[in-house]
Amino acid sequence: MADIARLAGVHVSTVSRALAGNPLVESTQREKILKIAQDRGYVPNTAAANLRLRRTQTLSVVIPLHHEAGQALTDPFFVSMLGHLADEITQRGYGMYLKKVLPPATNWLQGLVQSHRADGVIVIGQSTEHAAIEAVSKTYPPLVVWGGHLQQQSYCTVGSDNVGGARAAVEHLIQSGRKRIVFMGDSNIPEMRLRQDGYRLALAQASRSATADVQIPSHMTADAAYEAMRAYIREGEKFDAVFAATDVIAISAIRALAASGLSVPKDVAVVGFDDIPMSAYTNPPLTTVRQDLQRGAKILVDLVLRRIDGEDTPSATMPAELIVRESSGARRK
Amino acid sequence: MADIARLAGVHVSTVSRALAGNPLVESTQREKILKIAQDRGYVPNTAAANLRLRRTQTLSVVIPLHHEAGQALTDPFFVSMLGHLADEITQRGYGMYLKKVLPPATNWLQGLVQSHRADGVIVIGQSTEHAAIEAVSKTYPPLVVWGGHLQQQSYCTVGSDNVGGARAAVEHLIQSGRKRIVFMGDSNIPEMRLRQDGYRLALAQASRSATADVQIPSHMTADAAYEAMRAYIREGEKFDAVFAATDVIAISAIRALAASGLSVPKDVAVVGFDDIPMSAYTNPPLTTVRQDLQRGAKILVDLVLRRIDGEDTPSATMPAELIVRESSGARRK
DNA sequence: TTGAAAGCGTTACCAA
DNA sequence: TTGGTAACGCTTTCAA
Repeated sequence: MADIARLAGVHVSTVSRALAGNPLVESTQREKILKIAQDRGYVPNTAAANLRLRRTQTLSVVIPLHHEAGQALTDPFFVSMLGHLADEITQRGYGMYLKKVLPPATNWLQGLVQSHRADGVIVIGQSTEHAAIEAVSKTYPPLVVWGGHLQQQSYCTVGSDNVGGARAAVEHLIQSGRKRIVFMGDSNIPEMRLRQDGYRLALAQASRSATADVQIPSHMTADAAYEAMRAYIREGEKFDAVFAATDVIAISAIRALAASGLSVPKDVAVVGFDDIPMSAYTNPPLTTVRQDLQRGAKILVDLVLRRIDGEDTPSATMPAELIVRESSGARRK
Repeated sequence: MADIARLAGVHVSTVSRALAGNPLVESTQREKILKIAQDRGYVPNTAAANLRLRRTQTLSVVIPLHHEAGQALTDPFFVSMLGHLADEITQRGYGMYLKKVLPPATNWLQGLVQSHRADGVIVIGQSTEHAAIEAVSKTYPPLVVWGGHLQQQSYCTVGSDNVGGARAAVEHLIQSGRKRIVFMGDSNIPEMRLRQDGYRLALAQASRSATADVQIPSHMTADAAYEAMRAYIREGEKFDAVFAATDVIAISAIRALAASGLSVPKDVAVVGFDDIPMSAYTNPPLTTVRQDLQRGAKILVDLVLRRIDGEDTPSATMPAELIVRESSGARRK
């Protein structure tokens, strides 16, 4: 900026004003300065401006993968969410700072916040980090979390109606005449836990004994789910349906069932959760519960920005819609 | 940091040294300072440190979408690449600043570079921005581009062997007895252009008249490709195979063919390019040319970092492997 | 081993 | 309308 000032024969403060569009600078002067800056491709140093302005025009997006180190950022769910967030954040004139947090990191969120890298933080998925998030949110308002809305929580979440969506999925299986419905998922992850709750609710309402159903704790990776399903089949348990807490798990289950010589949906019906793009193309196409991630991303960004402005926004829950395809064995509507 | 210094009863410079692990500070002193910082969850303000150190420990990832405004960051190819880049960049101890650039932006790259937001820049896809990239690269070394390697270019690219991969794909179609092979893609995008070159090469080598083949200029969005294919079918042209420049186009083409009552692969064989995750699950599963994005991401990051260190790295081309599935009508090997 | 002070490149306040 | 100057929060050189 000092260069530009010298070339234009004015003081740096005038250059700063001109570049910021401050109407005080005389128009001829402004034109001249802008032209020089333009020609030299000059753009103010953001680090310096950030320091002075105490804002960054950037939002951090964090993905904690505490529960499963091997889970790469290639997981279709995360990756779709990221794409939508990038779209939305860009559109609002902000930049996006992406951070993946691995297991042993202590103080990961506190550290990110204190580094002042961004004006606000979006956390995708609580993972097993509920406590850490809760703690930070007490003193740092511009924080919004994609995930399950828990009873005791005081931070702001955006998420789908996990209980209701899961319930609809399991009711669909029950109505299709399935008798022994297995849940696959990891109850330690809040969102999955809520889906499990929905599953149990649906069974209870149908006066179905929960004993007829079996839990398969599963990590979120495709391979872990595949192995878990195969092992479960090998144990010789009888079941005719699977409700998986995510599509990635469901798709792995389908693979495992096929590999074990079981037909989907004839022998075993499968329903997932998420409606990742791939789900429409699996064989057979996957019945699942759709989360509207584009809308979710929009709400997430909207809420952080409002929180940056000092507003105290409540959590938001979006409806989750059952999408009936062929893997659940029902006739398409 | 002033707070910490006051609490510890030392000067800020000592705190700075302690936090930076400078061995000069006396160990008891250091422990004390670190403990106070720990307790208060203190982390240095990055903007200030960056300003002073003239580096950011951040890499920018830019996605120019000049050629197709509607193309969201939800495109499976971009999104997979992003995931891998996030993994790789995080692993190297850097942060990732993600920027999506839309059509009218002039000087987008120059601006990003000058803003000093990151220590290096990775551009995903040249789009129609070859000239802009070329210009900036002259004066800004730590810039690496994912895309096609062009003759006249002086910047550093990483990409697959587009010509070779496309050629293998088309040869596969020829060997399967297909006679009239249509190329779908947009020749204005360097990578697609190279794939088209490979397509032509394969035809030429088989002494096939290029007149028997037809170009369908297509934007990259799924819908545009779908419409283009439907329109082409309506024109009544005869063809028995499609080589699409991307899987997204190929999958749309399959949908369009099915909607027009044509069977894949019986009536028309389809081959794509990219091997996005979804391709293994389409109906029928898509024959395509695989790009190893994980390895690509690794190389991209590796090269930028070496360039940040002042090295002048050459471009890298990775082999592209034909994956034969069912959409091309050949028997699986 | 620690303290003092300069400086990174901006922006904003106060004077002129 | 413009110029000078302080301040943003840190790191590092130089002195002590």
